[in-house]
Amino acid sequence: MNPNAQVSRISKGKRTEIRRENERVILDAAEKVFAEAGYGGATMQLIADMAGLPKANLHYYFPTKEALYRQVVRNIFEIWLHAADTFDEAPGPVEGIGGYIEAKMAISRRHPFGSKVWASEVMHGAPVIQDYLETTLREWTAGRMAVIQRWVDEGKMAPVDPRHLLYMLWAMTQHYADFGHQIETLNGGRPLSDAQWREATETVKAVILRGIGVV
Amino acid sequence: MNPNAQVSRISKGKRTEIRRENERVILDAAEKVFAEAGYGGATMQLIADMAGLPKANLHYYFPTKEALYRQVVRNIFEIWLHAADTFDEAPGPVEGIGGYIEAKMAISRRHPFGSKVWASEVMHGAPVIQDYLETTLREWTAGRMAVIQRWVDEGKMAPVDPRHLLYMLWAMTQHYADFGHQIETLNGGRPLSDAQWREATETVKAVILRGIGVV
DNA sequence: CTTAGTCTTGACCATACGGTCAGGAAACGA
DNA sequence: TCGTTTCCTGACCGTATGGTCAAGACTAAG
Repeated sequence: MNPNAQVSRISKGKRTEIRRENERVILDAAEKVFAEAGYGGATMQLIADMAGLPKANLHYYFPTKEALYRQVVRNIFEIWLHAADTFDEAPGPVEGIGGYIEAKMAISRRHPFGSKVWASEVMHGAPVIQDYLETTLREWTAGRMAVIQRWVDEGKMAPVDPRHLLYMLWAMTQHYADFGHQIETLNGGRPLSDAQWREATETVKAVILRGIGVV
Repeated sequence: MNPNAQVSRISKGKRTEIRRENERVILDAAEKVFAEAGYGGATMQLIADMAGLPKANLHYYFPTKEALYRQVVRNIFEIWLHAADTFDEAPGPVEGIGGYIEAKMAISRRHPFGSKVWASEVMHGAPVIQDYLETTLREWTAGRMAVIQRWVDEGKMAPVDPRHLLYMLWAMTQHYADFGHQIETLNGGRPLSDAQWREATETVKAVILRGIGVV
């Protein structure tokens, strides 16, 4: 193999590659630090250390702490939204809601920091993403509520208030990320194993699906 | 009436009364500020302003910010624990779990700030109350799990994993406090009315009780 | 009234934080 | 090769924060 061969990844020049990579490293570090210390408790120095970059370099890519934070929150919001594709294509509540629970539990496991940042943001009154709550999230919620209501009207599930059912789904699935430390402590200080995650997901699915009158 | 009569409230001297009252005012203000800004984002000056006292006076009653925070978290933990008295005296899951849901929903409505402080503390790795998690909470959890398991063994409810059922209960009820801002935004910017709180509580109860095979 | 103990508070201090900047290094295009 | 743009970073700055302190005001007991 030719050692001078171009790297396999498509790179539009080293400049853009460096920028992309550094922004990614910074965002990853920021997500973790914001999650663990909160917005007020997080410092640019901490994020810089975790990213392995000098602090001034962070300000080169993100002008202010708030701008960096905004980007972190936006990224999480995107993941959140795309998690519910299962909802739309499902023929009924068993596949739709069951699949949604599985998807959100998977996200809680894979992106616990993001979930915590989101929770913090909302708990503090959503100073950064209030507009998103009032537009995108509101529309998204209305759409899923309509789907659930249609299932109810078609007799496919018990007549459960769609809004509060959605809140219950959010609460339970995100709990495993946001309160992961508590769950871990109650698990003898060890993170949940693969089997325990499956058990958690199955329990939530079983109780909810039975609770809305399917299965 | 004698204008010089002793005030009705039992007061062991004005000194103790002043101390008690000031500590209460400070703790109330601190709970709110810690909930809204997080530990790192909260400042002693903010708490002082909200309490209507000079900052130096706060340090007279609570030596450090961390000591004040500790006391706030401890107070919430106490409320948390006593919420489950319904659990022990109940003859079965309908009264036990149904009553627990009602009690925790009531707490979420009455103490939203406390719930948020607790959530923040746990999300940040429980730096202050880790010992409580490992002792008191662990024992408490084991006790309730035993009760639920007994109900399962007696055939009073479906065979649901007690641990994850408890997590589900915590998640759903606390969600209404911790994510109250999001719920309020999705409610047209208005807080939930009495009727809406009742509706939320009833929906949660209905889904869970049906979900564990009672009713 | 006197004295001792408790409460109050403005002024102050050391530190840590977010953010700036100038100047050098590296990549790029011609 | 050379000029231009992008990237990098140590040193620096103004501000805000947690915490201290000393001096005074108030309460209580003898």
